[in-house]
Amino acid sequence: MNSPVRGMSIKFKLWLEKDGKPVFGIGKLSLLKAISKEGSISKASKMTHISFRRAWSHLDDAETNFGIPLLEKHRGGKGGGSSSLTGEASELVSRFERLSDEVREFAQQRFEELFVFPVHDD
Amino acid sequence: MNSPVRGMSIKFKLWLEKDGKPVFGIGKLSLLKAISKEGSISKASKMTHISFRRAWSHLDDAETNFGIPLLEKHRGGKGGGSSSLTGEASELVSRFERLSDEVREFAQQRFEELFVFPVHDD
DNA sequence: AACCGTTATGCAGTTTTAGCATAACGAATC
DNA sequence: GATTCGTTATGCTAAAACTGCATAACGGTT
Repeated sequence: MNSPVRGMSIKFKLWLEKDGKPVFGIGKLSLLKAISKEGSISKASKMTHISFRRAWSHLDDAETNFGIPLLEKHRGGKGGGSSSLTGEASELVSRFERLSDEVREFAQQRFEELFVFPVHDD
Repeated sequence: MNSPVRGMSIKFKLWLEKDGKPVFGIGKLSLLKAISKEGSISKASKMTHISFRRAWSHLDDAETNFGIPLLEKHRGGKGGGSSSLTGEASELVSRFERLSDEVREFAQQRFEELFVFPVHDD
């Protein structure tokens, strides 16, 4: 009765919307981070364990809905091709990651205070 | 370049998980609140503009995964039947609503600070 | 025994998601 | 200038999730 949330955890999603459409969220955040590290969508999709098809589609949707380019994509060439983040995308990644981290920490802390160890302070 | 989020808004979802399964979230929160007010799943579903079928299924899933009863349901009788929240459900509603409100406010405020009016304070 | 509005359930149409398969590409290499 | 290579890009199908319509079951009241 006191704590009916035994064995439970708090989860959250966070995303930006434009005209009611989801534009950028935690999934795309980790994808862009992986691209920034690996240098291609292909390697990044393997790294994050999603199919290239899905990664590409989501990124394409994001760029379309966002309105500004997020990636500089090159196909062909020596390594077959490559992709890198635009300046706007880098800025977006760093800001959204911070926001996401802060919200996660806040939600987790308040969850524990309100559910796991409820303190009647008011 | 400074603020590439013009015309965008921040959205979030929050839910409890048990064994990797979603158990309770914002949707069920508003549903339980409506049942508490209206006295039946049927009226609550009309009030929240979702089908009774969907409301009932979601509530049934929640109870199954949660492990404790959330509703006292009666069918037949004068009014056709009725439903009311158990004590645990009431407690859950009030705590989760508070958590949800706080996270919403926090996310909104930090979003504005980090994206809309970025202040280089560190 | 009939009535009523609710709970409860079966089922089918629709939408979304996931991923396999394959084409297109072009700089480097030979 | 033809070949090679791993990447970007796209078409298509199968599966899963979602949505809601239709209808049965229920039981206190009349």
